Amino acid sequence: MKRNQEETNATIRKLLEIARLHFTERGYADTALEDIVQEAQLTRGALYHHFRSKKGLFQAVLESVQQEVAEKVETQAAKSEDVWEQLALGCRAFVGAALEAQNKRILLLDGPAVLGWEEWRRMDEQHSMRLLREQLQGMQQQGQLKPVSIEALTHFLSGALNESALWIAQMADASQALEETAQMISLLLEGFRKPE
Amino acid sequence: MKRNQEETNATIRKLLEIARLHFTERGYADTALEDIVQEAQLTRGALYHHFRSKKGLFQAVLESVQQEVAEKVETQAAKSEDVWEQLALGCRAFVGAALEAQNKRILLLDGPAVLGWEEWRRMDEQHSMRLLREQLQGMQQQGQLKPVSIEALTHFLSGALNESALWIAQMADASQALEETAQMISLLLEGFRKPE
DNA sequence: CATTTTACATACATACTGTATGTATGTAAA
DNA sequence: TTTACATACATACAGTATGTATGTAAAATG
Repeated sequence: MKRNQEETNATIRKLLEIARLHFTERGYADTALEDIVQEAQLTRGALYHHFRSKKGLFQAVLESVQQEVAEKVETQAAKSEDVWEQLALGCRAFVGAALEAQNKRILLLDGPAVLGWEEWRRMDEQHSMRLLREQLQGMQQQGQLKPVSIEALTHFLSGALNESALWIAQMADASQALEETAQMISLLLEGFRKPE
Repeated sequence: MKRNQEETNATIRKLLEIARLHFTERGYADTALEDIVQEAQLTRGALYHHFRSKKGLFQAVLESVQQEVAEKVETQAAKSEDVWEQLALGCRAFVGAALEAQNKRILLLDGPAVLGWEEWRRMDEQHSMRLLREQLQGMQQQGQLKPVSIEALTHFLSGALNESALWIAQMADASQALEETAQMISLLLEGFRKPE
């Protein structure tokens, strides 16, 4: 029973949406494809028609989550003209976005484990990490950053932000933890600021 | 056929040893318990007698890996008297240990995903992270560190080191990447050093 | 209008975890 | 020395999950 283009897209979107909920709430390993398709009033045949495998489905979900987060980071960072403030705003936005809607599980825990670090990193590269690297590169070109390996610093900061997000997420007073982290990041960045 | 204490311990050690190899090489999800026990010339009954579940086995393996790494970090850090140098040495030792023997997969990828972040963090707490926190606390008490949340800084640094280790691990020239990171960490720590 | 393609459903093969049960052996107390 | 029980496994099986092969109805295509 062939559907038209719009119906097909709706099917895919529905599967992605429901899958995202299951992955966030139960995690990748404890999510059964059967449950997803039942909720979507479909069968596993439909799912396997649109996605190569369980991993393929997860990867598609991860991609959309990453896109969402990256957009928020970019929007927030753009609110300032000062490169240092942009960086701080971006970091803060990233941590905030990773927290909300419990994106952290897909983004930071199952992501690397399910797809493998290389694949996960490749995807992250095209979203949040790209923004971070470009920002740092720009700052160094403008002579505002001490001479340090941009690659090393990008990974270092990225990892720090990821773990910070996970830490903040489970703190009773998350907003205070976020404040402490933001303040600390400002202090840290001072170490890299090139004196005029 | 009851064995004596020593034989029993040997069985457990053998299972742990083989399991560790499988987890490092194939990852948690792609490791079949059946393969492990066959290699140990046992059956799954034996494994389930000594370990509660697949997760239980993994947790036991993770614990031993963490212990190994923590010992190396402690040994290295103790080689200096200066607290700042201790910190730098410790960071470097951690990254090095996470790399070698491909510990990274158990330690940093499957660890958090399989056991959940809270449980993983609780375990890490008692090993590498404890060292890091104590070091930072000591430094702050000695007035060598700017007034910043130790908790926030500990998590931030820990995450940064973890991601750096994963990054370095897959670089063609790992030793150079390690150098760049070490150099960057020194620079970064400057930002936190309290002026005399 | 005939044919092909698409979007699914259905049925089944395969694989793996976990559990229930059986059994031989060691140990401690009666 | 017998008895009672715990321990260390083996064996068999149940349950559940992914993935694959095949069937089918309807839209698209020529």
